[in-house]
Amino acid sequence: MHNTHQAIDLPSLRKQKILLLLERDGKVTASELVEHFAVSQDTIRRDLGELAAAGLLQRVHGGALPRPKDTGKDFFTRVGETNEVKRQLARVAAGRVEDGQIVLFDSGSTTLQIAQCLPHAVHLTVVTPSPMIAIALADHPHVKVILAGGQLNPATLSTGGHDAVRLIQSVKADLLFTGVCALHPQVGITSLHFGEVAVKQALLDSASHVIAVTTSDKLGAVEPFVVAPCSRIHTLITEWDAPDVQAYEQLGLQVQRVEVQ
Amino acid sequence: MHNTHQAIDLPSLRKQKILLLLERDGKVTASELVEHFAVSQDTIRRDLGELAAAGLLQRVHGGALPRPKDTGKDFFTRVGETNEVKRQLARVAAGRVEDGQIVLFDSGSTTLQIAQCLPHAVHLTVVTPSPMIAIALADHPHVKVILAGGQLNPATLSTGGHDAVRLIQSVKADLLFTGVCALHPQVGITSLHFGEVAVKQALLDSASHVIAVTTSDKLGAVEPFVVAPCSRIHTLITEWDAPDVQAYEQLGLQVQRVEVQ
DNA sequence: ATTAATCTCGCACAAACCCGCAATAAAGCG
DNA sequence: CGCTTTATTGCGGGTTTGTGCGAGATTAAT
Repeated sequence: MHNTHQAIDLPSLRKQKILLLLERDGKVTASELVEHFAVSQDTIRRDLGELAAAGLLQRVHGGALPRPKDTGKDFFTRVGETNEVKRQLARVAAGRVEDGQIVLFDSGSTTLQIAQCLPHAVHLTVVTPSPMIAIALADHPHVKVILAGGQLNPATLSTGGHDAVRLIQSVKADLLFTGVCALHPQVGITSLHFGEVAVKQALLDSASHVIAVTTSDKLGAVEPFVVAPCSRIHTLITEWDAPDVQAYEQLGLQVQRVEVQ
Repeated sequence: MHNTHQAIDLPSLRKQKILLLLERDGKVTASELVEHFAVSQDTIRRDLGELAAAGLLQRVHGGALPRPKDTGKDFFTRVGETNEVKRQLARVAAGRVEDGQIVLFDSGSTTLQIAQCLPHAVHLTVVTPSPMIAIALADHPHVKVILAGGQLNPATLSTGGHDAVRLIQSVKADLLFTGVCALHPQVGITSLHFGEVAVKQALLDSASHVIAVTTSDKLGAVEPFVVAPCSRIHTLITEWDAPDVQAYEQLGLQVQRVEVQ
């Protein structure tokens, strides 16, 4: 289908679409936009200029490039305590999703970061017990959010109980993102909260691929309640300087170490 | 059949149709509306201006775009945006709860305010389809929060669907707080979103006492989808200068008007 | 260095906008 | 019934915004 010569009568809508094209393709050229919207070069240049002035993109000769800081103004700036390390890991993890997948999100600050790093172009169905993540993804244009119900655990901000487990069990997901708070080669995944265990186990059971994301300080730690052995994790995304990585690789995990700037 | 040049006499009806057109097409232009309704440009401009002032759409040069989804708005900054009137009403409503009760909270900015005004001393069990309210009450020392699961409606930030309805139906609550967005003596409670209707009806069915809280501008308004007749509301808390209060009292509602200073 | 594409700047025109005013009609009231 | 009040609408101003055009400067590539 030909999108060229598409009639746009609202200037602000045109600018909005320019941003969408930029997000989809990673770059836009002025001449390409001129043909696409059937307007003069000056109009496109003015649009790009204003968008750049608003800080929504970076202007370059011949077109524009995305502004990498884009997703930074999202919700929960009060959770801005999250350091740059977690953010980097989350960005890498978010790149693992593929269009059309059904994805589980465990609760946690790390997984919340992943949700906020999801590309705006991808179409997903997300199932999560975390109201935080549900809200964070509510404005995503192409993500359908399904929230597991049940009693809310104030400490973890995650729902639990029989209802939540049953809903998660009724899902056959392609992917699970979990941010383990303690991972030990022999003991496995452990948690500080007993109420979380059942939900986490249900999440692990319902996903055909499990991605755990964690900072290196959580590796080798042990908490009171055991969730599952390490072998249930397929991919572990962690920092470059993570210790004892071989122990996990020998258990069959694919370990991806991320270079933090 | 030709829709063009159709005669529209009720201004409010025309504004409703503008909203429907906007929802259908994702945009409306002023000139297009002028032709569609056969009125002058000024009339359309006034309509769009009032709709924008009411927050129902975003006004742009040449027409209007759908209300920008609450992107970038932090959870707590949004709370700060609510005016003092709503806060006063919420404070009054929050005083209605009694220790040990099971309370339902509908979704909405007004009910969120009520949740935040709850006295810290009271012991409650709260059931709600709104993740926002769930999070807001998570740090309350004596409130047990149960969140209804299901698909999240991005516009209302409320879960819906069969799961949510079933969980709500399984509760026998003492109290329901609902912030109606449109209440009309004859038409009853109406909503802008079809997906909300089933959940709202389930909430009404599960509570033995219903308290509706609304600013006076919502009284007399009508939205496309009917939820229930006014008689389902037991107590209506609204502003002092609310119009047509007798109409609601004659229907058996207890109306509490709050003096806003 | 030369060429072509792109950018900047000023200008003109049309469309859209804002404001105040008057005409019309519906609703309220003595 | 007649009057006022209010709401809605259309019209004429003057203003702002968006757009396209052309001249000259700048940039990137041959």
